[in-house]
Amino acid sequence: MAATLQTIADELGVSRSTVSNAYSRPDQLSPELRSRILAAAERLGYSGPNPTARSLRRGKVNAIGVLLTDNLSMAFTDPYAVAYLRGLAEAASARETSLLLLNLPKDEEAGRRVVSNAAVDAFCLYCVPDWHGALELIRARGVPIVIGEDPEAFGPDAGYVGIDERAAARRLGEHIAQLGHRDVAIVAHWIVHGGVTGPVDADPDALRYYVTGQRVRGFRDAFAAAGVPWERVLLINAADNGRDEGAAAAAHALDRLDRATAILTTSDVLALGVLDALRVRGLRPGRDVSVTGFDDIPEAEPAGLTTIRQPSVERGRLAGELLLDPPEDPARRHLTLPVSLVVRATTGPNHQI
Amino acid sequence: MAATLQTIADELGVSRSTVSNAYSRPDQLSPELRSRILAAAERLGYSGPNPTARSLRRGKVNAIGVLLTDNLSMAFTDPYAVAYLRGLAEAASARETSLLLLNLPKDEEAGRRVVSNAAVDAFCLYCVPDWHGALELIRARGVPIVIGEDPEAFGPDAGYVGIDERAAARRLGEHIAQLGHRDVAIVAHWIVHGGVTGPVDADPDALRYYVTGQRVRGFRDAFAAAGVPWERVLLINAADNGRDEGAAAAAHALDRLDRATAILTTSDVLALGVLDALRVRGLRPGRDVSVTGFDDIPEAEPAGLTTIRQPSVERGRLAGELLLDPPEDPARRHLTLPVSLVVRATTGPNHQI
DNA sequence: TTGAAAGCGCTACCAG
DNA sequence: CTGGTAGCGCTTTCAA
Repeated sequence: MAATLQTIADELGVSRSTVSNAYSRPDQLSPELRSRILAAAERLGYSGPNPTARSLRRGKVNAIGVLLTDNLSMAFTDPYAVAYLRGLAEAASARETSLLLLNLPKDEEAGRRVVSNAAVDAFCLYCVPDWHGALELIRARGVPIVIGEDPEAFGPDAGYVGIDERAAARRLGEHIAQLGHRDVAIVAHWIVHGGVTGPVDADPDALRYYVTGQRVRGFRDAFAAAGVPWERVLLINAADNGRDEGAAAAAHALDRLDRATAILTTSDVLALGVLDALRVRGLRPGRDVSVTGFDDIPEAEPAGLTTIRQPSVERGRLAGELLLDPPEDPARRHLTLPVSLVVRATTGPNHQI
Repeated sequence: MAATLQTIADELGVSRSTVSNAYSRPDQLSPELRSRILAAAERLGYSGPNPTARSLRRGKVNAIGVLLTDNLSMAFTDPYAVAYLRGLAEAASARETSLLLLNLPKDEEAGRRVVSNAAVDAFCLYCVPDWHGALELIRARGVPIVIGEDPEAFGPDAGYVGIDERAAARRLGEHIAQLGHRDVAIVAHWIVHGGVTGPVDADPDALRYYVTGQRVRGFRDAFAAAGVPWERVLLINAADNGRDEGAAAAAHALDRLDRATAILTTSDVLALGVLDALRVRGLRPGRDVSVTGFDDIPEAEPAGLTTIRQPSVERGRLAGELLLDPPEDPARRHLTLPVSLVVRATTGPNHQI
């Protein structure tokens, strides 16, 4: 435990470099000497070069920092996040690199501490509130960054693997509009950060959280083109990206006289919650009320959810590759992936026309 | 980026210690000087002390290493693992500690490399093949360890948070035996590591993977007590702990003349696969064939699965606490948590008697 | 309150 | 093939 390279070197009367070579560059010494060194190490309880010292010296840690929201559980619970992380982990482990999961606390000061203490070679930012002060620190670190959201947020140096959020949402909106829906509600998370679940009056152009902002604007684009006045659209904030929040949010659109005939959400998880809310009220999805999701998580298909399919594992994998083998050409560090509209049973024509 | 403590010190004509203090011990210098230092840092693009160097000096990294099997996806896919990790992550982040996810490759040499390069203050071993050579290295590291499986594997120094696997399995076996089942199959993963999915002839006392070994022995205990000869029990290996493997394994018990009337599994995930296999064949769970799981993951309830409920998030949380605030008393570092038998619809009396 | 000195444990260069 | 030297960037006594 207290054993170091030096211990072994002294024991055998060789130099530290030689012991170091025994571990890091086996071809630099005779196999015979090497095995004597390894044997001595074994005997003295030396478990190999100290990783921290080695990292300091080499200037490389073999770890990617993954910033997760405040709500750490999400990384392990949200199906989309899970798929993304899986892709990232695959890319990383193929290069013998580990993932350092960093929980970004709400408190700015603590967040900065977490970020500055993180020994990593690169950062992957995924689903992080993009106004958090700790992000500035990350940029200052000067290590490679890949983001999955606002492609502009970190300038051209940062890698980006994402989708055209706005265009994708627009396709959902067009689908709904074409089905004749005019009484529409949108359930979106983090319209208001730190807010409660319920209707909000917010200007789509002023939403802080990039992903939600773009998707809401995409919906608006579609309705504007279809001649549905934006004032008619009910905007409901979900305090979190959870199924329960989806159900709670939906209640605000369903329990009123001018009930919405279509509810668009910013994620499949929220949409599943909306479907729960319909079921409780005896309403039929796709018939009484149309519902759309976003992501196409595995649960979407059995639920018959109409949604946008986006590559999830792939997105994580590409992010990892960008981080570990950054292409020279900056243009190749900005990847916008294709999505597709998947129409299933939860959307149908508006029968109340 | 190339800026170091020294850069700032030189710029301001103060010593390195003072700059260091500005970051690590603000009370050691005048607020005025401190803010001058911080301003200079900002100006020179210095993003604070290098985490690696700091860790080396302090001898502390603020990270827990989590060893995951070869199959990294599992950590993000298996519902039980997800819950466990969530608990662990919660405990860690409450202490501003991060999780370093380490993928343990099948290849021994690569595995040792991954472990020795991991800069962590502690290791949490969860669902790791307990014969892997890299484990020896971990012990040699001399850092705190918590394991979730074989309480003896690492000696009394290692922490342990687990359940009485054998007794828990025995309760499932007794339940099945009491229902009159005599033609029984057991679907277990890693009976044979690296093996294929299918029937195996294995001595329960000789299984290498601890958890599976204990659970299979628990089943045997129950049947022995009920007078069901062990030779009558069909043992089926699942190559992995996956739903598909569960279905594939079940086929071997179902597609034969002397079809099993009960199938016990070592995890809910496998059991869900078994239920899939029943459905495909038009067999009714709990009526034509009884099925049991293990863990009580969220999906178990909607599936009506009879299973053993064990605390999952709790287990992870306790592991984290043990690692970060180890109790003086070694006895308090070995925690055996209670479980309960949850009887649902997938088990019922044997109608073929 | 500030600063000088002494490493933390290792690796990489270069000369032998 | 081997070993001396020179740091990697930081923190922490201890003395001023």
